Amino acid sequence: MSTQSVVTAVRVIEAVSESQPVGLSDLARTLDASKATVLRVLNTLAELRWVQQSELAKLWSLTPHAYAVAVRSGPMSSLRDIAIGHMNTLQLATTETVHLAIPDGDILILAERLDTPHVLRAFLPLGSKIPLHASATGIAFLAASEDSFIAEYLASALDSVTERTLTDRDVLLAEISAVRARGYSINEEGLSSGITSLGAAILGPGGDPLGSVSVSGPSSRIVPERYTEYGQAVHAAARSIGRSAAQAGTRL
Amino acid sequence: MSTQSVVTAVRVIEAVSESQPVGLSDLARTLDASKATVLRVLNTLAELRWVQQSELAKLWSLTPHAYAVAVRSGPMSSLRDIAIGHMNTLQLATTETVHLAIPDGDILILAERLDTPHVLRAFLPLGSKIPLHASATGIAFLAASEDSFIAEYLASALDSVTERTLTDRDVLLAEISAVRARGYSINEEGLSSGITSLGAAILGPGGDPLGSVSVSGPSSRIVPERYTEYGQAVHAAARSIGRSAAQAGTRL
DNA sequence: CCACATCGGTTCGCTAGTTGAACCGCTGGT
DNA sequence: ACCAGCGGTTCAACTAGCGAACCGATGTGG
Repeated sequence: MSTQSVVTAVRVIEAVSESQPVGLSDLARTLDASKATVLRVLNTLAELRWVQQSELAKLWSLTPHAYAVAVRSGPMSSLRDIAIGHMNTLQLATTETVHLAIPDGDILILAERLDTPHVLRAFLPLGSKIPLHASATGIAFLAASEDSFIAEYLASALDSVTERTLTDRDVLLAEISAVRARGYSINEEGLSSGITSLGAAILGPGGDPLGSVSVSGPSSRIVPERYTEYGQAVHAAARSIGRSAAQAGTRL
Repeated sequence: MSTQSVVTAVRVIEAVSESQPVGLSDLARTLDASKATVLRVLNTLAELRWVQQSELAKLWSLTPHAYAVAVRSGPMSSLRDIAIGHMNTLQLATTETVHLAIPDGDILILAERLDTPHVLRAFLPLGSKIPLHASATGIAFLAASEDSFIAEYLASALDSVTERTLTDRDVLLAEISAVRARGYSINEEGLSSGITSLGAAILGPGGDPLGSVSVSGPSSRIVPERYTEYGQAVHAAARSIGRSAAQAGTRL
């Protein structure tokens, strides 16, 4: 409707972000805008230190400055700062990769990750968008949400990410009940083949989910015999984070 | 010079980022712009999912979506993904907080942090801007830089952060020589009182510094008797990261 | 209990910022 | 030697952004 040069600017930023070092003509094509427009925006963003151009190839990318600005994103930074200590404890206890995911609309965004020294490990870049029905964090988040939210989410398309993603609404609802009884979710290779995860939601003061934590690793190490132990560890970590957040008086 | 609505948009984003949940009039005042302008930009950014308004207080903040876009910032994400495993090893070896900092102009930006389970620990939020002369990471970075860069940096003002920050150019130059001989830097309470850090630069294929890693903790635990051990561990970690980065073919 | 200050948000006429087609010189592939 | 693609520039047409003035709601001190 309006302020369309702002729209252009943000679209440029997002387009640059998606295909990291990228050329001018490429950008103009994906944005369906004239090169002049895109270049002018890029130059302005460069002056503001949001993008930079490699001298050799003349390709554009985002700067660390852009990261520094956006990393303070409201709910994220506070919850992440609180969660990190507890995640570390969880990581030491399980020796597997620990993830913290935070909601953004009807997806989760990977906000923090603690890696393991194992050669074989789960890998997902920070900032990844994670569908609610395809991950341990997502299912744990759903299970902690109100029924109206779940119903609304189930009304949208449930795409498969792997061949083992839960896409059947009834199966998913049954799993949600199980998670509510158990306290943690289990996702066997529904997000990446070969990776099994256990997740639990972090609850705010009102019982509303603020995000979730999970433990992930190759299915060869995260075997059913360990589900109870790891699941309880994840659940305990999520509870500790929730308690710390309440003390810190986190606001949404 | 031009495209000033883009400038306004970015300034709004940065202003929101700085004072997290913030009201309209506040923003207009700090930006020295009319409320109408600021509101129009905010509404546009809200449509693009970069900002959101809390329903109760009508205060604005950045969304996780903004984080997800900017976290892929070129040099950062690739180097961070490579570094994390090595940082974890370093953290297990020292049991202290491990930092990864990446250059942005003449400062460093804190790109990643691994916390410790210790109650007493170093704390710096992600995205913090770190002056080169006031931190272990920064001095290590300077020591690995070309002399022309160092001279240029020394020409600017060296502000004190704490009362123990090195602000004397000669002392700093002497320290840089020491770091070059030693392989790692030592910073005793120059960035935060009570915190001592040891740092080392990560070198690219051409010997140019890509960033630095450091180990930080309370001066009561990081005592001179441990400098050699921790320093060598940091140096080794930085070398490993540099080697992995070269293999991965990281581009600036 | 009433002014008064300040909040978030809206209106509207003027003007300046934004736009894209056409163009430039350069480089790499055939 | 050619041509297609690149990054970047120009300029006149015009549309989109600007801010002073204004609105009702909220709340606060006398």
